[in-house]
Amino acid sequence: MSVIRLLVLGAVRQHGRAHGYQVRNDLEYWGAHEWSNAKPGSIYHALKQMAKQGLLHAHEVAPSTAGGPPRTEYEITGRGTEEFFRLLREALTSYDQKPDVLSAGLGFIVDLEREEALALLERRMRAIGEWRRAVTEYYTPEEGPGQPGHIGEIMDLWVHSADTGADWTRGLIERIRGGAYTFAGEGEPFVAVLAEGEENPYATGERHPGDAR
Amino acid sequence: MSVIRLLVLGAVRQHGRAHGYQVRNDLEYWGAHEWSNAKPGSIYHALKQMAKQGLLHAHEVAPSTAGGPPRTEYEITGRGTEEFFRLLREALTSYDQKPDVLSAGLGFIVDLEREEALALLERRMRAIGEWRRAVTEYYTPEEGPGQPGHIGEIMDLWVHSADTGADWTRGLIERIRGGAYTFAGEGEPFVAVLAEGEENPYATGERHPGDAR
DNA sequence: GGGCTGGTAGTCAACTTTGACTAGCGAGGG
DNA sequence: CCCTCGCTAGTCAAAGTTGACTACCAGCCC
Repeated sequence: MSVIRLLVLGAVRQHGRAHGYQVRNDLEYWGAHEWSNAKPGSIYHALKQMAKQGLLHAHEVAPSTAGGPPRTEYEITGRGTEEFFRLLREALTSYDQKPDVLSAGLGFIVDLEREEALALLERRMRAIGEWRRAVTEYYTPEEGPGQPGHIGEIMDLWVHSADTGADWTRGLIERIRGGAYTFAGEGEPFVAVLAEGEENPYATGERHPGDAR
Repeated sequence: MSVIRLLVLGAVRQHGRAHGYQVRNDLEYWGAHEWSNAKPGSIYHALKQMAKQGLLHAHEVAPSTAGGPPRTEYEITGRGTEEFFRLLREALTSYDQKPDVLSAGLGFIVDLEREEALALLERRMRAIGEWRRAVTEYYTPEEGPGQPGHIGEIMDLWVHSADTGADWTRGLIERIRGGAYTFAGEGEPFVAVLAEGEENPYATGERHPGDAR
């Protein structure tokens, strides 16, 4: 489960055709640089790898009007679209305690149909439940508490995270079931990408790592 | 903030002197292979890197009686101990939403004195509060909600995680303030390592990746 | 007494991530 | 008219991660 691949595939898909810097900007617009490892190096690397693997198609393009080096534009392929939905479904259903996975999944949840999104979130609820049971059984065998002392706090933290994660998921399911948001096939989608040249109202004001001083 | 370094330094430190396989077993005993990237490759890599950087001291040792290749034993150095405490304090105070960092910090929290542990957790509470404020201000500027649509769910998830994380931390602070666990300087410490040859009662029964079929 | 299993201890290549670095162009100041 | 700043767009080496693979020995079974 690669979060960066899901993010990059999703960004390229929403644009139709995008170059690296556009993807990078979209991810910043979504705040992804804050909750995932979406740094320039990772983004460009993911683009190249996925192009090599046939998930994206690369077009060499003349240097942009705004200066800078020649760019490469990417388009998602059929296999890339498949992979995108595979990753998206996995991100929404699997409970692996890494919050960036779920965040990325949420960012693209409306690319699914409402019924499927609900089904996936229900599966997520079951996955959390199973995980919780496995952990508590494993660490509290019949003969009293297994992990004495402060090590037990780690397990307590996990269980607490699982429970609150389940609560939150339940809330989301209710909001979606109640008609919130616009899902695939329900008319004009909510597209959260920046058009070419549009300024990012949520720019952090932080410098990019490579920015000249 | 490298979780693997914290775990490995802590494991070596508790043993006094340990070879890679012992560290690997300790981390499995703590369940770290479940909530962190503590796989054999990472562990051995971390040991070698930290030896190269002077945080650990490596001793070549004759092959063990139980067969297998010659082993290298490691001892923590003064600089390694400093680094261990630096990482530990950071793991407990900084709120970066990565649960493995906090879990690793909890595993070693009793290596600190009770008062310092409490002070660090209080700082953690403040860090969560600041983070929460920054996020909510950033995404809900004066003129109404900034991120409309489903993207707002991502922010809601973060805020929810911050709030429940704060609740849990508060509970931990109370337990510690109430006298739970045995901290540094309070007598016989609770040492969660396996003695040489001791069997691991929490072994997963899962195979190691490299185990022969 | 030969083979199989399981535990000990670790290596390695391929891949991914990180953070620093490069380079061109336009706008604006002096 | 030159110089610096900031934006566009990306590269690269070093570090870290992953999962498969190696090699050795002991005990057991037949």
